[in-house]
Amino acid sequence: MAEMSELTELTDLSDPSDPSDPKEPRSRRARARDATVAEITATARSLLVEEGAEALTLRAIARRMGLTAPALYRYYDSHEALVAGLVQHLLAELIGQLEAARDSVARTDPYGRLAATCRAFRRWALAHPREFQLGFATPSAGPAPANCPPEEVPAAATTPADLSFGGVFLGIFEEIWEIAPFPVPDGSELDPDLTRQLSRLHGAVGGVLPIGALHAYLAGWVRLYGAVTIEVFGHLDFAFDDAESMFESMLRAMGRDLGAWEPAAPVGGGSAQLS
Amino acid sequence: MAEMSELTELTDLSDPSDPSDPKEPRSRRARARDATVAEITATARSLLVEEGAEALTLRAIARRMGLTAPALYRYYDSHEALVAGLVQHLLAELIGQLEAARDSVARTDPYGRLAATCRAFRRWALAHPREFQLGFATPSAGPAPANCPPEEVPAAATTPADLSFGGVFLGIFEEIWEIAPFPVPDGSELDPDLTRQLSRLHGAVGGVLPIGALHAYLAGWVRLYGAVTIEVFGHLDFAFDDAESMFESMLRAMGRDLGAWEPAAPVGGGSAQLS
DNA sequence: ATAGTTTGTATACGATGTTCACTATGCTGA
DNA sequence: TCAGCATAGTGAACATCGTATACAAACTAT
Repeated sequence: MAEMSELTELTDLSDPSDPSDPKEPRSRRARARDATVAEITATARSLLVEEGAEALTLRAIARRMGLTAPALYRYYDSHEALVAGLVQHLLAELIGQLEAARDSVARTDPYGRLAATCRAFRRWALAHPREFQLGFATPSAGPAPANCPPEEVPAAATTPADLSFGGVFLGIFEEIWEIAPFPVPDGSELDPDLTRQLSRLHGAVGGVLPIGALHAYLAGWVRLYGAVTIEVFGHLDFAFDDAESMFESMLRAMGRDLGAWEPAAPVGGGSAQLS
Repeated sequence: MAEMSELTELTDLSDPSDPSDPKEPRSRRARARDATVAEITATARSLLVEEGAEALTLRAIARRMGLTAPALYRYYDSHEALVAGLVQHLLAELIGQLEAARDSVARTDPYGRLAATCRAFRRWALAHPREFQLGFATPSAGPAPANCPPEEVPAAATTPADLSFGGVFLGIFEEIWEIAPFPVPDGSELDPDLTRQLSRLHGAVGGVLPIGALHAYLAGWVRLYGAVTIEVFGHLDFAFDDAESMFESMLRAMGRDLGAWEPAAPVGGGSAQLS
């Protein structure tokens, strides 16, 4: 959603004497600029949703905002950078949805939290197919868009390093693991090369999850990403009019692999639509 | 590779008196035209591989072929149609690779055939990431490119109707099933809505596979597509430098779900490169 | 040889991303 | 208070894109 904060109120109280302070130094100009940046991404998104990715044009965005194309260069170095900024914004929104879904289930039910998060991922992707395709179903595009205004740069750096998109679920997985570690193969039957790479990841990621859990996490992430992507792209249309029951079946299988557990049915009936 | 058939020889023997006959009526002009069409897709592909999808421009293609952009309109109605033709060509190549891989394993080893096919899918996608993204990791794009010269229109219509991309594996799955049906849940524990849709698919697809096998097929297809797509898109880079062992681990899990079986190690060491 | 189809070019139009020179506007510090 | 300046915006221009049209060359068939 990201409602326009319409220039906010002018009553800024915070000491403006220290413009280098990263906390609350927003001068009037800076606030106006932030608002414009927000309007740009909002406009770009509406254009994307209403007319598709190829309509996401500098001139079209500017037209909708009542200005000319070169003006946008005051805010982004290029068309590409603008789109990267939009993607950044979408990623933040998606992460927010995932965390909200996760936290909507009691901490005493870690599997329920995981299932809710997976369902939220699918729901967001289906509700925003064009955003999903633009942002996450495209060669990784690098972790940080290089240019992009300070806005929400580090955002949710819950996990160390710049893990790409897949890292989102890692944090959630770790959180669940810390509350209630589930039974997991100890990794002794894993391929040597697989154990090697998982060990490396284990170190790089802070060492919270043991190898076997990392393997389970990655297997689940791959499965989830695939199920959502294939459905959003319509590659399942020949088989299903609504792939939800297939998705739920996959969730159950994932749960079984994670330690013989059956996820509760989703709370909201069928296809609730989140922002 | 699709070598240019450089206008072939002029010695055409087949009776040219019946130009409506779909068999061998290629007049001299028609052959030259076919050759040009082939050169167009070959040129387009080289451009795609060398400079990326956004360089896939009518003018660039024409330039490489030594002619001007409007000339291409003699062969395709639009830029979009040309790209669709390329995708069609790539799909045919991929299917060919899959079938070749499948047939490289003895019919007495259906699981081996399945595993070989899955590996071939991954191998092709990794060897041709840009082609893969353009053709198959994009909203379904419709089954037939509308325009596209007769070329390879029906191609491998092994399975009825125009199943989208995922239908490719269905044929292979059916072929394996007919040779050696594997144990599969009878579907009695499936969700009612899931059974309903699977029954519909069962009918639409010719009724070869029982519901439970269809479910196993779809679950496997989703998993395979996801594993390949996520790897090609680089969304696994934060975890693996080479995701092959993870892929093999997934294959084993798939095999287990299909009836307690362990696939043999891949024949060619590591990363053989096809076509 | 003549007529007709096919293939290609030249030119042009509108739209795109991007650059550059220029102009308002509002903030800042003497 | 007012000069100075950074900022946000415009307008015109350039190269490139997909596409349409009108015309010329080449091939085929009679």
